[in-house]
Amino acid sequence: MVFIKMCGTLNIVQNHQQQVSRIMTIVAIKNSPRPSKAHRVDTIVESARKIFCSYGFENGSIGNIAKDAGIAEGTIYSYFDSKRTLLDEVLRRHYFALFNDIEQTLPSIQGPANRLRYLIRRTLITILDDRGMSRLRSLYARQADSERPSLARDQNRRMAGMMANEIRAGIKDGSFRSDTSPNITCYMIGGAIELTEFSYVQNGEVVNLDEIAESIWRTISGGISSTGATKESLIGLVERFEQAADRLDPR
Amino acid sequence: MVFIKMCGTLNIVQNHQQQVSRIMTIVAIKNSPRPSKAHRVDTIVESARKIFCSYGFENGSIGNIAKDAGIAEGTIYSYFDSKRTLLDEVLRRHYFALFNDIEQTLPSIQGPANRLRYLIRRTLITILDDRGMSRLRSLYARQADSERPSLARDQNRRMAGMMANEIRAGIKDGSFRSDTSPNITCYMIGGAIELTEFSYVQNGEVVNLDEIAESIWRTISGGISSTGATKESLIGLVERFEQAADRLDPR
DNA sequence: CTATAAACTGAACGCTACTCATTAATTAGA
DNA sequence: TCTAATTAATGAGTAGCGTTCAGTTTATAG
Repeated sequence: MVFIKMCGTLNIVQNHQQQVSRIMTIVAIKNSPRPSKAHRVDTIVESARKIFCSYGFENGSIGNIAKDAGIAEGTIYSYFDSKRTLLDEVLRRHYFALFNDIEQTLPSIQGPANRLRYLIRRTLITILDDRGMSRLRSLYARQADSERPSLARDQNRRMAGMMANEIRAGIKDGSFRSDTSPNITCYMIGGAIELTEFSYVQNGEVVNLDEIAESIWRTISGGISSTGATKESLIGLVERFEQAADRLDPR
Repeated sequence: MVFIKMCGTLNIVQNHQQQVSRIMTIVAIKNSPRPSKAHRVDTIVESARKIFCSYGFENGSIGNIAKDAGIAEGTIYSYFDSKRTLLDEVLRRHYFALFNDIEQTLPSIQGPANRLRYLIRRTLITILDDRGMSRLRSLYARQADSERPSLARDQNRRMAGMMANEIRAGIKDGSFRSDTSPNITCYMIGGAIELTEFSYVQNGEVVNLDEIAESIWRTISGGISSTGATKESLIGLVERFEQAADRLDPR
């Protein structure tokens, strides 16, 4: 109470004079008694992230989040409709970076195949980067209620949309087989990534990113690529060819 | 109270005399005041299934389940440790049929490829058969606490184990490429099935079972099969070459 | 028929998401 | 600069739910 009043004074000082030292100003802004709406939301979301990651969604209480953020429980409800929408915002912010990064990087990569490979790798990187957040996503993002469509659904759609684009592009330019189903192929890639995530979340075992990404790609590629013959099989064919040639010309 | 006492009487009658009509006996057994443990568990699980499917796991209360089963809330807790373990049992019973059916049918199918195809189809059938149950599984089966490992983990492992067996068998008998990763391939098949399930749960749109099963299989097969379409055309060419060689040198 | 064990009950408990009347801080107008 | 009106924050209170347990009822054994 007293502290807040003091800060209020500092804030006025900062507004009316420029002689105030820079540190003083920062302190004043940081401890402002009524931080801007955006800053308050940031505080709440950050506290929610901490609490949810530490205790899980169900065991992490609004009370704990409010205490961590240094505000009253009721305040949270003037910014978020429910505990669930707060979780959604935590997850949305975390995956916002992923989607943005992808959408900026993708155009600079040449060819649908390479872009697909990038999508797989980039998503896995985000997952393996933060196990706590992956845990939240993998366990709770799917749930929704009538008012609020599930976040997972939106995120899946967005990712699937980007993958499907590449697959269709690949079919068009001839690098993928024309009987490939973009939809199912997305499900296979996305599903493999999700199960890798779930396994990582559950077991926590160290996962070899490159190995998994390459394995997913190799399987998909061999399946949808129109140039599917392996080196070994071609070697076998050439050997048969050479044997036939030997019969014609036994030397 | 009165009703139960009456039934108790009927029960005694049934125990001491054989003249009681068959229908009478059945009624007596059915309404017995203290049904067998197994029967009581069945009642509880069935009520839980109904309530959870109607209201979802979070909104379906133990109170409602008890009311539906015609017993007190406390009774449920003498059979189940918690609401979660009750959900687990509901799900376990539903998927018990699937796993049993698979394990009995699988040996009668010839070849790893056909067995894999069957696994995909059979799982999809169970999913599309009961949307309510799929909803429960897809949204809540993953969650676990320290005491109770998640059901999804066990089920995933079991299914993945069966798939991996077939893939390894296929690699051994030469029908699948030797550089196939059984693990990742399982993730791709299982993940595609899970995302199909989630999409079905969310959108409820009619799903073409055969189309999806075939699409998954075609993509995987083209990827891990050592007899790809492109290679087949090469084999054809070499065979023509060998035939030409035979004509030149008929031995 | 009695004593013991087992099953069942539902009121009570503790916890938590969420609300709302009240209070504090800010802004707008004169 | 002071006041009125508006906006933000508070936290005690509410409702609902999972879970417990002392007491009761029913079954069983001797």
